[in-house]
Amino acid sequence: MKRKSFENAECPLARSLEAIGDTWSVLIVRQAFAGDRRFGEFEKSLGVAKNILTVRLRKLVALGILEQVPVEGSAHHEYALTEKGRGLNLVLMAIRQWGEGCGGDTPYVLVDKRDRKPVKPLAFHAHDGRELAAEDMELVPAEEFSRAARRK
Amino acid sequence: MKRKSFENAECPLARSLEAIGDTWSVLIVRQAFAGDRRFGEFEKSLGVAKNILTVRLRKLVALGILEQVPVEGSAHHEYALTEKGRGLNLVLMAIRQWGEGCGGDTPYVLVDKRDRKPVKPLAFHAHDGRELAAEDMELVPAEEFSRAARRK
DNA sequence: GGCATCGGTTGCATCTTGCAACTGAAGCAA
DNA sequence: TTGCTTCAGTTGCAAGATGCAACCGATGCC
Repeated sequence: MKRKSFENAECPLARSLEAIGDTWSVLIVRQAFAGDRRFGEFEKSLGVAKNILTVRLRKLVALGILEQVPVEGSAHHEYALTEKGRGLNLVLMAIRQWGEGCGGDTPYVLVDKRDRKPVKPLAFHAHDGRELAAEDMELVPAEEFSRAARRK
Repeated sequence: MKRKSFENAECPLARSLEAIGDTWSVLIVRQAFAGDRRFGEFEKSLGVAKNILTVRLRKLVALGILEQVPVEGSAHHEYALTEKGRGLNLVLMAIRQWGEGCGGDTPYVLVDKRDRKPVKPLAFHAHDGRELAAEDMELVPAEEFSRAARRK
């Protein structure tokens, strides 16, 4: 049977999974951040089958995560991250951070380009800057929140 | 052919995708955060087929993201997030935040339980607290970083 | 022109996914 | 106790997804 689709789910998480709930798509985006731009580069760096890569690249382009850009002086084109695609950096890093947290080695460190010092681990912060744990937060429906905000 | 496995990949991102590079697994974890604990609860809230759910739950338990806990006074058991599983909160929220950023409505708001104010969006921060954009950071091999750190 | 490379397409074989039907163990009501 | 229902799966099947290898046409390059 056809795989279930969540592109019209009300939950933004489920909708996003339509785009990145697929291993190859995530790895393609990772490689795009790493500098890959050509079909052949993705193929070689990921070891992915050409047909799969074709389908994934098209999907990522259709979703506005990658875009095809013509290469001057060549009939071939390249794939570049869009603004939306670059927004996935945070997601990728969050996953990486989680993966490092649970055992395994830490082969890479994310550093500040300016002073070469490691970047702070991702964490939630309240409006006043306090760091928040998962138990300190709650996901509330938007309309309920705006009602509460109006009441005060 | 069998799906390619990345459980032994050197990249923590790729390894993590082995666990969460699957739509149902992510949604199951989401529901676990939302309070689902029983097989039937996950089935109903997600509309997932029983056989798929069985396999996913077993995988998540094997990976140490969920654990089966016996229910006193009953022969049935429940599934609960482990410490490792709760660590996925940040990842899920990062994905949600990205999904909200790119069009679509924003049905939920993450609020601080203490003062009911919305939590700041996730972002990277340098060691001194400055907020960092993706372009301000770089992923460097750990040994190269420690070499650079030693040099200074 | 001749040959290699790039960027795919096509054809299988095998896995995975989804639905539905079935099962066996609890739980419960009369 | 019997019968009915719910829970938590298991099994069988149809169809879609994935992976490999072979093929192909349009560049690129000597």
